[in-house]
Amino acid sequence: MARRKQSVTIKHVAADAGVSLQTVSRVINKEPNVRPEMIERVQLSIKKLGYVPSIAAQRMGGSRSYLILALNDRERTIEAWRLREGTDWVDQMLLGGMLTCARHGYRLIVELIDTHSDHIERELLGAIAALQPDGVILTPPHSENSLIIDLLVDYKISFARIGSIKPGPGFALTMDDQRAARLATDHLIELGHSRIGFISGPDDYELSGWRVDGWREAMTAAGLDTAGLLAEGDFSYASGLRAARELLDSTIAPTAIIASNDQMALATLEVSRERGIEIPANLSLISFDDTPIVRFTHPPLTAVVQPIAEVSARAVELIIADRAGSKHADEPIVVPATIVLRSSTVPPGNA
Amino acid sequence: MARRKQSVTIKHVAADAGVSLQTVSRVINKEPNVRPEMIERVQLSIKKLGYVPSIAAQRMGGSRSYLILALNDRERTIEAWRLREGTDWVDQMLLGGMLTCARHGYRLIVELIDTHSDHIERELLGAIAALQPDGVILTPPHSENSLIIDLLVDYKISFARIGSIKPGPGFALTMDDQRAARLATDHLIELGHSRIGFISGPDDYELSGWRVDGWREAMTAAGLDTAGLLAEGDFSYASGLRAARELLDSTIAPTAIIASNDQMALATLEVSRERGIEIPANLSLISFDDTPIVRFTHPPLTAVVQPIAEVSARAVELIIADRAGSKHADEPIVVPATIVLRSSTVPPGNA
DNA sequence: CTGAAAGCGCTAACAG
DNA sequence: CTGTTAGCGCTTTCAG
Repeated sequence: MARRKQSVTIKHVAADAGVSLQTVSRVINKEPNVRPEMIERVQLSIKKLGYVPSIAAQRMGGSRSYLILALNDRERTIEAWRLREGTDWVDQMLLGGMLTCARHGYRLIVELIDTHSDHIERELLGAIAALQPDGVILTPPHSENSLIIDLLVDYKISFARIGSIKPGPGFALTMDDQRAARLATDHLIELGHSRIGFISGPDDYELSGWRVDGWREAMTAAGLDTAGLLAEGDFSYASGLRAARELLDSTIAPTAIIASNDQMALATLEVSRERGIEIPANLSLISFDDTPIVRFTHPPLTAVVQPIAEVSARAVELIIADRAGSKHADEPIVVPATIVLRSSTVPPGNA
Repeated sequence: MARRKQSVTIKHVAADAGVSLQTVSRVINKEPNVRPEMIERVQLSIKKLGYVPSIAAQRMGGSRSYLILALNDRERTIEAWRLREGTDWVDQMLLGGMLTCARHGYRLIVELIDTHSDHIERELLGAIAALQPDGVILTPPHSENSLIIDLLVDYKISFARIGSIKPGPGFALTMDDQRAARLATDHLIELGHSRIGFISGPDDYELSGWRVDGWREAMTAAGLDTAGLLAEGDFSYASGLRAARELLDSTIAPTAIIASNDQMALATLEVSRERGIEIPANLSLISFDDTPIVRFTHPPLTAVVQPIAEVSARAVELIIADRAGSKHADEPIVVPATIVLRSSTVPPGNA
């Protein structure tokens, strides 16, 4: 392959417009102190020649890379893709993040990182050194990983923490999982349920705890007991089966169950089928994920809708604005989850 | 923001290893003519200092950018994401493409391009100028877009065309849609069906035609008539509704239907419900997409499985190898689709 | 086999 | 307000 050169560079534009290199650069970067007529002249040449700056060169010159990294958990993401579980977390991130990036001339690059690995630091450093991104978006379970956060702070890379409420460096964005769990629980309570089971997520996700908290809070507020109604899962289908069995085989079996994600909700559906428990007649069910699949189960599931696209978009905006010199917010940005009612939730004893 | 410099550069490594800049570069790029002991010494320093080359600088130096662009149709992709239709095409591309890229030190960047737009050229040129990718992966309906292909050839960027069988520049990769349609049709014929309806995809996708061809071929081979059994769709749910109604309201209603994608299969399911037609008792149904959703419908659908991840992986490998100077294949690479049997297909008149 | 020199396209710093 | 001068980190010449 021949030495690859840019077909039309800043030099060509400068020559065409009859100005200096630097003036073109200033126009490109919307810097002040350029006469309007100059700006126009330069932009005309840019358009005429079809010039687009090389981000590699821009980066080399010491400016932005126009790249934002979206860090996702390697193992769980790959597993979900491979099993084709139908989780559209990454798609929603792209929808919100990529499009927002595009609007500002940035690109979003998805990067998978091992949580539990000791070489997490090496992996991340590698990505940073290679790409030199302007920003990083952390998603659970990385969002509160101090190793990652310290590293990012060290490198002065602005970042957003999705699914985090901790103050500190970086922008914290949350969908308020606790409130969402309360919403779901309250909905069941209003329907008349009192034995509402909850299947939790794994401990390495902070949000697992918040969801449990929200459920417990709503139960307590309604004067309901939670003893024996909490089962632990880890977001996997298999763990959902175990948890659902545990709850449904109990002597005080719940009349409603909230599962902390879609896979565990599907597992609960399956266990119900095994046990001959009809949903919603004998058991109401809520999924903590409104993934495409849960609309097509029988019955379609009432679900907590997580505004992943919107949160991602906000994260990107914050990162881009940050570079521009705005100041951090101390409070986490809240983009509240909502709940969508479908046919899996009815009053108890509706057989 | 301070002028951002790379923390550890090739210079540091050179100094640490006590060799010249150039030798380090040679080791990084696995070039010949370096003594093994030198290589080892340099690699030791690299490891010790945690050095990772900056791709921006590498690119500036005139070498690869280690970036591969995956071009997807903007409108349809965004629509699918926004509606959360559950299509995991992009995910599967990432699974195959991204992981393969990573294995070779490359990154995959998803890029959305308008098909029907007149500024498609500007869009693509912009992406090329900005990113200077080493390769581009074209997906339907871009795969045979001559505007795009010519441009890529012009810029000497190696590319792969997924879902294309045309010889010519770039690597053609196909899942052999025609054969897949035949497989699906044959399966129904073997079950005893003779009136097998087919809902086609839109014309701007070459593969739509191939699928119809495969169906027609299998029908003809079995001595079956296809008159009145083809309905046109455009991959959308709405078009699926129309097409399914057209077929099912016909006087010679089919006893089985193959829909060219998952959304139209779901629409057919819905229309059947409307009409009180039971699936599979009164109508067998095959989806030309084994997306997560079709496993959770009632009944779960027999489907054509498109090996998108594998095709993407192959595409990436071809592109990376191409740069290394291997020669193009004239024949399209075939990664055959398969068919997975579920409960939506049974012998006709099984009521 | 190894090193020194030149330059990729762009921007920051400094002069005018 | 505008132009000039140095690099950024790396790779390609081309000499040793």
